[in-house]
Amino acid sequence: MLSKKTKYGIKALTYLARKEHKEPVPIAEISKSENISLKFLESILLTLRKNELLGSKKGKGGGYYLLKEPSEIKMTVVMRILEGPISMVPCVSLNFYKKCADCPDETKCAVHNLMTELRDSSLKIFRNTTLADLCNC
Amino acid sequence: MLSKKTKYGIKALTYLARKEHKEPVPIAEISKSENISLKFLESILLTLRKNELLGSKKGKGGGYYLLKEPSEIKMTVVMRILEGPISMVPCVSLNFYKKCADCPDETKCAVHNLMTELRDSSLKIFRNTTLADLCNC
DNA sequence: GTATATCCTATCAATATAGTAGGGTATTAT
DNA sequence: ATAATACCCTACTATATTGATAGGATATAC
Repeated sequence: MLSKKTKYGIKALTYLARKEHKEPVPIAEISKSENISLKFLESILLTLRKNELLGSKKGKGGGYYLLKEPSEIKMTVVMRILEGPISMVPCVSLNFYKKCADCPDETKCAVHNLMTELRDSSLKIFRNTTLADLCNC
Repeated sequence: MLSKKTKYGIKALTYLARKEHKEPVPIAEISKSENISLKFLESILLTLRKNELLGSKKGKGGGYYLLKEPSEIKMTVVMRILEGPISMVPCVSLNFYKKCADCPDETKCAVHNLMTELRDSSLKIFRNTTLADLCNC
C-alpha cells in the first residue's frame, strides 16, 4: 500500500507545480485545498525541504516553493524520499541493497527474479514521469 | 515492502512446482529446505489451500500438492491471495475498488493517474508470469 | 492404537502508520 | 517595536499489521 505520507506529498508537490508564479505558498493553503491534516502536511513538507526538493520562506507572505522546474523533478526522486526503496525486497534494491539471510543463491530465487522484473518496470515509469506530467491530468 | 508471508508462499509454491511427481509434500520438508519457520509456513499453506491453489492430505504420507499445472498458475492469482490488491491505492484497484474520501475528481488526481500506470505495468508482469516460469531460474 | 501430518484458535512482541499536541523560532508588514 | 504570520521541532498516542509461537483437535496409514 502507498502510505498517506507519499500520497499527500505528491498532491502537495503537484499543487505547487500548478502555480504559475514562484511565490511561496503557505501550508494552510495546500492543506485546505487538498484536504490534508495541517500538522501532518507540515511534517511532510519539512521532509521534502530537507531533501532539497522544496525551498521555504518564513514570516508573513512566506511558505513553500519548488526549487526546480516541475519538468526537472523525476518521480524516482520523489518516491525514494517519501516511500523509500522502489523495489519490494531489499535483495533487489539498487540503492538499499541487502542480502536475504535465508536465500543461498539469489540468481535461482523465484522471488528475487520476479521482483527484479517488477522493479525494472516500476523504475521505467518513475524515471519517465516528472511532476510536470502529473499536472496535466 | 513485500511481506514475508508472500515471499515464503511463493517459495513454497515453486518448491512444489519443481517436484515432478504429484505426491503430497509435508510442510516440514518445505520448511527445512527453504529455511521457513514451520508454524508460519503452516498458516500460509492453509491460506493457499482455502483459496484453491493447493490440495492437502492428512495423516501419514500426507502433505500439500498443487491443484493445477505450474504453467496454469498465474502470479496475479498468487499475489492477490497472499499480498492483497495489486494496486497501491484502493481508488485504482480493479478487484478492491474504494473511492478516496478526500479526492473530488479521480481523473484529475496526480496520485490516481500515476498509480494507474504503475498498476497496469505490474499487472502485465504478473499476468504473463506463471509458476512454471519462476521454476526455470 | 500409534505415529504422522494437517487443521484451527489464540496469543504476543515488535514495528509502522497516521496522526495530535504544544510550544519555540524566525521573518515580515505595518 | 510589535503583532501577525508561518516555519521548525519534539514528543506522544491510538490503531493496525506483521511475523511469528503455542497448544491442542482431527484425520489417515500402517
